[in-house]
Amino acid sequence: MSAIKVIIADDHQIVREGIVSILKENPQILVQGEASNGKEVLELVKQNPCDVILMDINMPIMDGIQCTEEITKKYPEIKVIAFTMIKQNAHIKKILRAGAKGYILKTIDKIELSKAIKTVHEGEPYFSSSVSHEVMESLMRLKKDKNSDTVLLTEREKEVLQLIVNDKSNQEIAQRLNVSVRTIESHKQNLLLKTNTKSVAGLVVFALKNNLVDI
Amino acid sequence: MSAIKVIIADDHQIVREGIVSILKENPQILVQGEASNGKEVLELVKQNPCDVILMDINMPIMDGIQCTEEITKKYPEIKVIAFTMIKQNAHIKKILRAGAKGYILKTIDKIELSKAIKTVHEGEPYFSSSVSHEVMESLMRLKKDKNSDTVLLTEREKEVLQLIVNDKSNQEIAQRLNVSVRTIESHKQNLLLKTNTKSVAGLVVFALKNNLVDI
DNA sequence: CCGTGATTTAGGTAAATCACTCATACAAAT
DNA sequence: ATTTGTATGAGTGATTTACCTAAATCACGG
Repeated sequence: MSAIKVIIADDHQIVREGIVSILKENPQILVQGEASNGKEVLELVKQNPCDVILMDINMPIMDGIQCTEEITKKYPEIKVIAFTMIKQNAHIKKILRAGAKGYILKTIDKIELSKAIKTVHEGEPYFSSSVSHEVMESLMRLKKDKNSDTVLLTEREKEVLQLIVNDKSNQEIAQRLNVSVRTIESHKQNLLLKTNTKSVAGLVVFALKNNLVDI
Repeated sequence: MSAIKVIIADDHQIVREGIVSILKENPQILVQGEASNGKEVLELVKQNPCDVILMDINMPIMDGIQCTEEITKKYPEIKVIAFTMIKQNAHIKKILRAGAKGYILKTIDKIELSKAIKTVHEGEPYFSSSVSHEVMESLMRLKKDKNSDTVLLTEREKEVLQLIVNDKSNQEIAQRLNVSVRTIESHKQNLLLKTNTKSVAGLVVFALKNNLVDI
């Protein structure tokens, strides 16, 4: 099997050099290029396709998230691994949604780094354990609203709520449910009362927080 | 240190018996009781407080999610570990939001089971690796809307969007930003256009899907 | 340094929706 | 039989939306 071709993207030269020297020890991995921002990654890849990109998030000109979006759109076969110092939930979510297949921290050791590269190259996702730990804790932090247990919506109300979340107007909802617009207005009013919200916006947030609807 | 007092909740007697016999081997753990549904757990705990509850999710009468909610509300010092066969993202989210401190699968081996119980008892969360794996993959599945990369909101628009999601009325937003209500209306209109949504409801869903705001 | 396009600001007007209240029918529970 | 909850609807004035138009300001490249 030929070596896994890797590109390193990081705006600090010293970091790139460190990674390169570590990866050179592994004959299964070939460092094909280095980039100091997202734009450079795109140019490198255009000239010479690679298998895996180690992508820093904070970079000037074009950051790792935008770059990952571009890469996964144009070259879906290339696996991007987010490679950063920060394990912030927001960052993790963003770059995973942008198409990254892994997320590792710069505190990683050389053995794990090779393992991460091999794993994503084989099509499996890879995450540093403390990264998934962070995500799980963020899930726990997202507690229900205090009044959610007292909020018991009727079937009809849930039905209307779902349609509201689906971006339907009162008229559309009325037609769909074969009732008058005024009835929908009443249901909506009751929903606002029961959920203790002031507007559709609050209502939608409530519904999503409490898993009352599908999106 | 005295033994960790554990209650096992599962509607299948044979499962409970298996777990009990495994945990009996460990002198650091004391099985204080068994329950076949959520109601029984609540009664057991009322008579005799415990440290950790191994909680199945699918149970008759009162399921594990409802029971976890009750327990963490009344006895926040008791740690609940979800203990189930299914690693469905929706279940994981629900029970974690209900207050569970861990989530392990029934495919777990005895060593890991003891470790999970000890870990949550010490106040740390614990998750089977395949559970966090599942959650991370679900994050990846949640791709952006197709048009989201073309949707570039201005700072002001994001600001307004955040306040909309915070359930503020146009008037409140206008006051907060020191502009007229009509200006907010314009921003809102532009937001609806840019996000290709028809109403605040759709706008809020879009904002949350694309991580444009904090909730 | 000056245009050019994007951003922020704002208004006119008709239609839709909201807020608050009330009313009726119907079923389930007590 | 009576209460309770749900679904249905309406009246009315306030608010917001939908769809235009447009001025002041900003940012950036030639």
